[in-house]
Amino acid sequence: MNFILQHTNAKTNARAGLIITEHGVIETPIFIPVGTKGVVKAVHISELEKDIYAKIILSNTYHLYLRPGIEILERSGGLHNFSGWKYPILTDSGGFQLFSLSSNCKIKQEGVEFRSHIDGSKHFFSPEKIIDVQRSIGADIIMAFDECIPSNTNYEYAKKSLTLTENWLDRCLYRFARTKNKYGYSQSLFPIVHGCIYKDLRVKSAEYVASKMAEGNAIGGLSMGETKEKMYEIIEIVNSILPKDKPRYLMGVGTPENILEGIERGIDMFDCIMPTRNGRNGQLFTKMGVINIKNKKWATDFSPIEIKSELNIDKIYTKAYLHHLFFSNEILALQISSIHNLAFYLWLVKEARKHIIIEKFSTWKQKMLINIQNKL
RNA sequence: GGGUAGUUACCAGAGCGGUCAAAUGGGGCUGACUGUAAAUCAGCUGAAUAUAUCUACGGUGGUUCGAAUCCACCACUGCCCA
Repeated sequence: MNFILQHTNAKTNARAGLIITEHGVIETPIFIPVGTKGVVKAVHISELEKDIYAKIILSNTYHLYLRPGIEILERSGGLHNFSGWKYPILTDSGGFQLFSLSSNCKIKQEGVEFRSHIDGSKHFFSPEKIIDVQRSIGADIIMAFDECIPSNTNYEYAKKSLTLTENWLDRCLYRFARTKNKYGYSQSLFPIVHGCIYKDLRVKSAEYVASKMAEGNAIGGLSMGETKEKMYEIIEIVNSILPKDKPRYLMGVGTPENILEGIERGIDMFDCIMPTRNGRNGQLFTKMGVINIKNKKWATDFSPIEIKSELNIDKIYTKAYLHHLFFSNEILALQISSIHNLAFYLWLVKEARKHIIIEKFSTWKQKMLINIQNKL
């Protein structure tokens, strides 16, 4: 994997670049649709490619390890072959699941003992195991094993957790350096900055991560309950330390606003479940603001989902029809909403990139923020 | 004609003397959702000049301190027998 920094905004830290992988080139800033179990829920691969213009998708080590399991992934020739997605893939390490499924986990220095949420069976994840599993999945970008903690964690635990995450990072790097890819193309390992909401821990972590000279770096443990202002502040601190010539990935974020603010502060990659999950739950992100399509007022609105959209799906279907599909419990409702929202997110970062390159990012961002945050 | 079971909020349906404006589903309304155990979850859903008021469990009348709940008659519905 290579990163070419093409342009940095004169007044802000917003950047435009290229991530070059063996499965394709990704223009940054980029949004990564989340496909936890090797599929972006309710979205077909051809839709990802032709309607959404997705360039890379994310899957999850924990979930794929439990199902379908490593053997099937290896026999299929890796996740690209297995899923049919021939463009870049990034896998999350499963660190987030230690947080979201924490009731099933016992975290130790050596690794994590956990019970499967599917059948309750006992398993053990070490940093080494996480690298091995990610080798078997075969994503282009793989993530270090980290502990993800909520923003209200006390300083003592956050400090202890960071030490653990740093120790795990070293073990991930060691294992990564001593293993090979399984399917003939290279993989890149991204370390993850932690430190909760504590500035000194974030600085320490960012310096530690930067010292590893990885091919790209991630910021984790944000939007875990802290205010957005706090999150932006931490992004600024961390990005002032992370190397400029490598891509910076803000994990799990976020709202369209979060993404624009992140881009302004020098983030190149984002992922979030929001466009898909919220879409499935009836929330649509549009250029004019947010729509809850289940609200009664849309039942008789026969205008397109998004006015002035080049997206086919927005031209074909009206708000009233989509409202009807939700109320009729039709699968197509989830498909349309997911495609629309992902296409909106990808459109947003593409426009951001365009405006960074022509040095009009700030004014464009201000204008966008006014519109996209409306509640329609 | 005889017998029998029923009639409860938008719908289905529990309640069978007080703690009932009435369980539970469904439907409807409104929120929430940030590296996905999420096509999920939460709240509201008789009215109001809204903390103990009114109107409501088919209708009318009665028993009782008190009735959706007991009694009488009436209306309607299902089933069975002629």
